[in-house]
Parts: sequence; structure tokens; C-alpha cells
Amino acid sequence: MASEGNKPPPPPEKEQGRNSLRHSLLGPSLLKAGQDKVDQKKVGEIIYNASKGSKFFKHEEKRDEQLTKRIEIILRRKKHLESLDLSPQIRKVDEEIAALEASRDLSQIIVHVDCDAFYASVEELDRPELKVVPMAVGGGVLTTCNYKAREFGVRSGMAGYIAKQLCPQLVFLPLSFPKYTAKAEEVREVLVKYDGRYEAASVDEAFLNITGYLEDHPDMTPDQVVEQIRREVLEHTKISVSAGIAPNARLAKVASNQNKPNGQFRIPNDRESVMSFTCTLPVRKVNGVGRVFERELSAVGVTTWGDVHPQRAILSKLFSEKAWSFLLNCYLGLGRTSIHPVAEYERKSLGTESTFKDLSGAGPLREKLRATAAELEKDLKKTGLAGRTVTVKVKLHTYQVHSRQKALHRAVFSKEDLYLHALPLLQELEGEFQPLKIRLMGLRITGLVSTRKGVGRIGDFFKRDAQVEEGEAEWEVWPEESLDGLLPSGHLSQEVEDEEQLAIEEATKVSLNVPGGGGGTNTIPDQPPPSPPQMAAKEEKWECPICARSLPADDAVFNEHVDFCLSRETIREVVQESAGAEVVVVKEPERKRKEAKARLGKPGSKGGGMDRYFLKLQ
DNA sequence: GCGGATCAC
DNA sequence: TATGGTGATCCGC
Repeated sequence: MASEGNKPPPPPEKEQGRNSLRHSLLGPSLLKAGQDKVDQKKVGEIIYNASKGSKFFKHEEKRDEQLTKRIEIILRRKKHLESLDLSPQIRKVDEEIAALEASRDLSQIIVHVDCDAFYASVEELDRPELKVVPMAVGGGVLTTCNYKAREFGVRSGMAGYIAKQLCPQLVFLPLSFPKYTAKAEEVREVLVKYDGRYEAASVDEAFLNITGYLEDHPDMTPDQVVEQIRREVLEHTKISVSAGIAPNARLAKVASNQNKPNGQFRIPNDRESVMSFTCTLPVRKVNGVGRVFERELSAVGVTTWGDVHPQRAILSKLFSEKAWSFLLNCYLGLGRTSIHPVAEYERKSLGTESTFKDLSGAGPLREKLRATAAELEKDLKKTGLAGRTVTVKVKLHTYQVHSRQKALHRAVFSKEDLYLHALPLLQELEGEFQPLKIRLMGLRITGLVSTRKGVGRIGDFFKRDAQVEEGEAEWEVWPEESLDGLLPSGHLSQEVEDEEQLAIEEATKVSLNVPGGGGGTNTIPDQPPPSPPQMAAKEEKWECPICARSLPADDAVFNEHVDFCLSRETIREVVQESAGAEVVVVKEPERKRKEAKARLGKPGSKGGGMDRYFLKLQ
């Protein structure tokens, strides 16, 4: 077993790279069911021809090239590792494997239930005539489609206009979420009878632990129980579901895809069955392996989980600790065996974003930011949450995505606060990408605290330090923070690295993001160290933070104008929101303004003036 | 803590 | 004419 690398080498990455973009354009659902009748070559041609030349396509090409480069680096590192004596590493890994084996739990029967083409199926219940025609739900990008549509090569995640080219008679339906959630509830009414602590993984998926149910019904096999669940769901809701039965959640999830649609598959609870299943299982079938990771693995010769073991020493050194641990767990067919209600998970962020026709110009961008802030406020109020970190996200017209975030001293939730704290971040982006022309804007808030007293673990946990005040007079801490937000915070300098040389030695460990992976530690928020006020603007003009008008760089004129704007808009809104609280606008002390001016001329963001005011709620 | 990336649904 | 929205995690600074 000590012989590594006896396998024939994988095809050169260049070969794989050539087809990878086309492969990725074909979408992630290629492996899924319903594709047997499709002439994939022809579909690929259509998609390729319909896509090429578009900005989206050009962006995909860029990303693809970038990945190809990254893979070359990985391969170089691999080559280097192959020249070393790895027998100590093999021993180390084998100990790791033994430890994992010792922890293997085959005592539970876990079921993953997955509704077939859920949204499309729900729509078909409303309009049965749609069953026999190709139909898709969603507009610009398809959310899902029925199996009839899949025969044409139409898939979820596909651009609507491309689907139309593949299948001109395709029927498009808009999304109706209330309908889907209502139907999902009906499905869950059945599931809860088999596991009172079932776990809703998404609107149309759930995990059950039926170990207890089986103990109560010793005459039934797991397969029989699941057949009964599926039958009952179908009778009760008219929705067909597929299911996987396995010793853990990871395998159950894979298994539910095996006999889709309207089928089930069991991986028995013994080690041999598990290992022989994973051995030939393509890596991509497992949750957590996406397009990128699949290509990286393929480049180093891993296409099925069985490929991990012969290369275990090299892989353990090639990948990050987390990624390697993931690989090993998948190879061994291990996964979580505890299933619990989703209510027991804590939300960590809340955000909103939207796509629109290309947008640019200070005024329109601010208008959009206001609207986005209002949208987020709505959701925050609904969930009774506020948060300490604000993130602004934009997608440029080129499809490049960028974000800027800022941790605040206290939690915020009102659209005014959101806007005021997000604006400097937007200004940063405006400075960096001139002129800022975007097709998407998003606002997200993290570091959540509950605004509802007495309920919710988050609120209880943070109560002492960070719970938002309710109706309590408080100085807004906006100005200092705004100043921080405006500056290109030190490490923005993009040093172009000589990747040729840094490549092999430096740890370019391959990364991994698996859902439900390691845990971040929650720390009680405290005051960040004070940072010196700065401004980043080199324009002769100053920009009004409220209406975005360009103003002469003159204190008196500028202040007067902003005063006017503030009294006109912000104050009115703040007053409305805080029900009678009086708002006083206070000029910032002269000293700070001088400090700020001293920093003028730094390249990057422009604008600024926002930071000259305190808002005080009384 | 920040920003970019990846992933799932 | 022209490719989504929400939330999470990981990595390397």
C-alpha cells in the first residue's frame, strides 16, 4: 500500500481546461437525472453560440483562465511533492484514517427527502395542462423546470433566453413563493410523523432520522418506511419525492439523487457497502464539491472518491487542512448523524441585493442605495434583528463583484443608519472603479443582535454590550466611522505578485468551503481601537452626501447646502421613524475638519463631507 | 476585521 | 435582446 502514484497520469490540464468553460456553461445539472435523451453536443453548441460575445461570457472566460493558472500552480506543487519521500506522511495519514474509522457511527438510519422539480410540480398542480408541455419557473434565470423541458436540454440556473433557443415553445411562469412554502408545509406535515425532530434543509428538502421510528416498528425495513413516507407525501400533497437512506446525512443526500425522480436508494449501514459506494462515486456528486473544486481535483487525478486513498500522502500536503479533512471524510463515507430542527441554528447575516439595467452616476447610485437600505430595513424589522457590520456589494457591468464592509460600534437597523454607514463604502468603490457602472447592488448586515427583548439566544448573549437601544437618547457614532470608511484602509494596494516564483514554495493551499464546516467563534463586540480620521478625495469639488450634487470645495457653501439637504430629507425620515424624537444636527468641531483636510489628495475614493456632522437623537 | 471566492439551493 | 437572490464558509491577508 506504500506505493503512491502507480495510477496512469490524468490527462494534461490543458486538455481539460479547453473544455472546462463549455462544460461550465452547460451548467451544474449535467450529472443529474433527466438528461439521458438530450443530445448534449448539440445543446452545448447552442448554448455556446448563444453566449459567446456577451459580457457575461467574457467574464466567465476570464474566471476560467484564472482557474487554469491556479491549477498549473497546484500541479507544480504536486510535482515537487512527488519528488519527496512521503512514507512518514503516509503513516501519519493512516493514523488519521484509523482515528476516523474508530469514530464511525453506523447506528443511525438517516433519510434525505427531496421533492422532484418542486416549484414546477407545484405549478403543475395548479395547471395540470402544463404537465405535458415543457415549462420553466423563473424569468431572466430559470429557477427550475419540469422534466418535459429537461428533454430539450433546459435546466435550472440557465438564462431564460438561452432556454428559449433550446426550446422555443417553453412556457415561462413567474415565481410564487407563498405557494411553494404552503405546499412545503403540507409535505412537512407528513415528515413530522416519522421524525418529530426532522430538519428542513431548504424549502423542498429535509433530513429525517428514522432510527426511532424503526425501533417502534420492528416489522418494517428502512426501505419500507421510506416507501411509505413517499407514498403518504404523494397522497397528501400530490407531490412526488425522491429519497436517500444511509448511515449519515452526507450519504443520504447523495443517495436521494441516485433514483430521481420519484425513486429511492439505500446505502446499507455496514462499512463494506459504504466504501464500495464511495469508491466509484464521482467527487462532484457530493455536496461541497462545485465546478472549481471538481476541476482542481480532476487535475490532480481525483475524479472519484476512491482516487483519494492511493494519493493520500500527497493530497494531505497539497490541500489546506480543512479541505484535506473534507476529502478524507468523503472517501471514508463519513458524515453527520445528528439531525435537528432548523430553528436551532443561528442566523449569521441578513442582506438584500438586486440586479438592474446598468446604472452609473452619483445621484442614481445613491438613490439605489437608499432603496436598498429601505429594503433591508424591512427585513430587519420583520426578523427583529440589527447588526454591527455593514457590507456594500456591487457587481460591475463587467460582472466583476466587489464588496466593502465596515464594522460599527453598535448595531443598526434603520434605513437611515444603513444608508449613512453604507454611503462611505459606496464612495470607496466609486473612487476605485471610475466611473462606477454597476448591474447589481447589495447590502448585507452581520454581527446580528436581536432587537426583541427576552427572546432569542443572540439577543440574550449580546444584551449587555450590543443590544440596540430602544427609545433611548443616544449619540450617533456616525462621524468617526464615516471617516474610517472613506479611506482606502491601508492594505488596498494591489501588489502584483510574481506567481511564477512564489508558486511552488509559498503555501497556495487549495481551499474549500463546505457548508456546515468548522465554526467561527463569536466574540462579544467591543470598541475597536480609534483610528485617525482621514479623507480620501482629490477633487476640487465636494459632493453632497445626500443629493450627490457636486459643490465648490468651500466650507461655508458646502455646509449650508448639506444643512439644507439634511433638514429636507434625512431629518424628516429620522423623526418619522423615532416617533417624536427631536433631531439636532451638530457641526463637527473645527479640529476634526482640519485633520480630515490634511489627508486630502490620497488617490482612491472621492467625495466626503458626510463626515462633518453628528446626528443627535434626543 | 476585510475582501475575494466558492458553494448550495 | 442579453445570465438571480440569500446565506454560509474558507482563505490569505
